[in-house]
Amino acid sequence: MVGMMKPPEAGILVRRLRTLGLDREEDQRALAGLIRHKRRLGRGQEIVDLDTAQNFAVLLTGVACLYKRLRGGNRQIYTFHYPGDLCGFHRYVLPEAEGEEAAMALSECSIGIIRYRDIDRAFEQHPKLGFVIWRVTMLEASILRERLVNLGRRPALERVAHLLCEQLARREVIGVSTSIVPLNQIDLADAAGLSVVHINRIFQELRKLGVLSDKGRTIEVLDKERLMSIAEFDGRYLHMGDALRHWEVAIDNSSDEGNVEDFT
Amino acid sequence: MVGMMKPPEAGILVRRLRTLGLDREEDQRALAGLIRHKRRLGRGQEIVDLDTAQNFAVLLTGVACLYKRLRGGNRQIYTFHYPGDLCGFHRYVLPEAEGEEAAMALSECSIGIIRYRDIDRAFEQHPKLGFVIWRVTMLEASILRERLVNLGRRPALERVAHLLCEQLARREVIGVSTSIVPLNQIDLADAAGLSVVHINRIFQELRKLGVLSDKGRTIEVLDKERLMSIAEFDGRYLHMGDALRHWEVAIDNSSDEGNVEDFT
DNA sequence: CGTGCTGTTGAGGACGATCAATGACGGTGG
DNA sequence: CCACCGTCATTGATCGTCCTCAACAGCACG
Repeated sequence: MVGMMKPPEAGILVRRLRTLGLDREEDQRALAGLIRHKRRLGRGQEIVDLDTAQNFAVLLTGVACLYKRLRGGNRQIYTFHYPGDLCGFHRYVLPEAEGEEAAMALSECSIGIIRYRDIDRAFEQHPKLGFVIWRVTMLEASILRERLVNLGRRPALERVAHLLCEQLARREVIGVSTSIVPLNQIDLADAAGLSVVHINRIFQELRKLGVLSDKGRTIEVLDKERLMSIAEFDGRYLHMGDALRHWEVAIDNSSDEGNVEDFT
Repeated sequence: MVGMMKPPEAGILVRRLRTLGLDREEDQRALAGLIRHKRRLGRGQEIVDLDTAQNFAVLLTGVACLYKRLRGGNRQIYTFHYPGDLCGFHRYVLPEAEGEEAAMALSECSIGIIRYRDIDRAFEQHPKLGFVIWRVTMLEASILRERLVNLGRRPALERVAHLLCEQLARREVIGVSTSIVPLNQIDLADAAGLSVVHINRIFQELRKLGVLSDKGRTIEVLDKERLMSIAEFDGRYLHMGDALRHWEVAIDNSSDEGNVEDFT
């Protein structure tokens, strides 16, 4: 599969970067031309370290994650990747060896591969492209910060709810508007910093609240409003622009009246 | 204080960016020339949102943090800032409004102020400068990821130890080699996602282990080796280059022999 | 010499981890 | 077609970490 990508697949990347300001058609063409190879992966396969790491990947279809393995076998998932996301790009900017970080396919995935030297050239010829991709990386950082709040300060129920909201919102941005979150409880546990057992109990609670369906293995959100209010979800950190204003500030003001002023 | 900065203060920024690859003197001069104003702040003052946010800050002296306030008054500190760090720069790249994020001085600080339009121009004339600053932001993301592991998967003792290691290492990079961490228990608690009370108990444990001194209010590390081994600290995520190889991989292999292979 | 802010201590309880076992399901090969 | 296996979901019981509340002590500041 060498040669030019067919439009529909490179399209997801272009579409994504357009939402972050890549408006000139010329830049978009340059971007689309960067994907020269593609590859298919099954669940559990590593994405990064394909060759001698002189390239990185763009997720085209499927779900993946960036994670780190700790001594003892524990895994911390930093973030999930959806079509249009870059996998392993941070190594292009900051190349030194990075502990035990890796990216892994969580479902059947297809990825596009971009070589460093190709993007080197693209950045020289299309400075705007570089800036927009910088934005992509900053958006990822923004997501990381929110996840930090999640792990640091939210109890399990809200934490899981927040995670689910984020996945729905991010999939909606790229045009996937199912209410199904294509993950399993194990992945969620590793992202939420909770044990699988506890995730399972939280799920039962969410089902009892009518937020999740109880169809066996698929995670389906039945009541998005409720979910957002549990999570106190404010999707602004996803920088989705006007596309998705309805993801903003779903606040249940019932119980916090006087204490808002406490921190002056 | 309009006009050119005096060298020693802009110097900290140049020095910092040199460790990330800003080697051409011409670029360095351009960088130093960006700081046109400076300002002093006392503990607790906000750094970002100085004017109408058409600028960002470089921390020159003191300690600061980037954080978010949650409903209920809780605070999550994302990261601490030391001299040479950029505060609020992410808004330059990704300008949309960001929830309740802010940066705050944690001690007496002085900051340099850089206007967007000045750095716009600098990036055009010195593309390399832009790339190096991109690296700075990616380094921050790397720190965020490690903090995520910390909150998600490490128990309190290791978590606090890890946080302390990081602060020591980061201060060492910029030439501060005291064993004093210039923070208080409250700040540490908000960064570690623990309650102040629990932080205090962890501190007592660390003192009992001889790792921390028990001089009243200042946090002084007496046994860095021990601290690193408690935290299983591997400073590679800080990308400090060869400067600080001794921050790498301090592992106490005494108790995990057979189970390392468990996750194949 | 009060008044804050920070650090310290104690008691009690909640949240979430761990361990261990069982179920449900899909795929595979006989 | 069925037996087997691996993965993922579920359940119960127990335990420990960490939180909350509440009070007090020390120090720095005006």
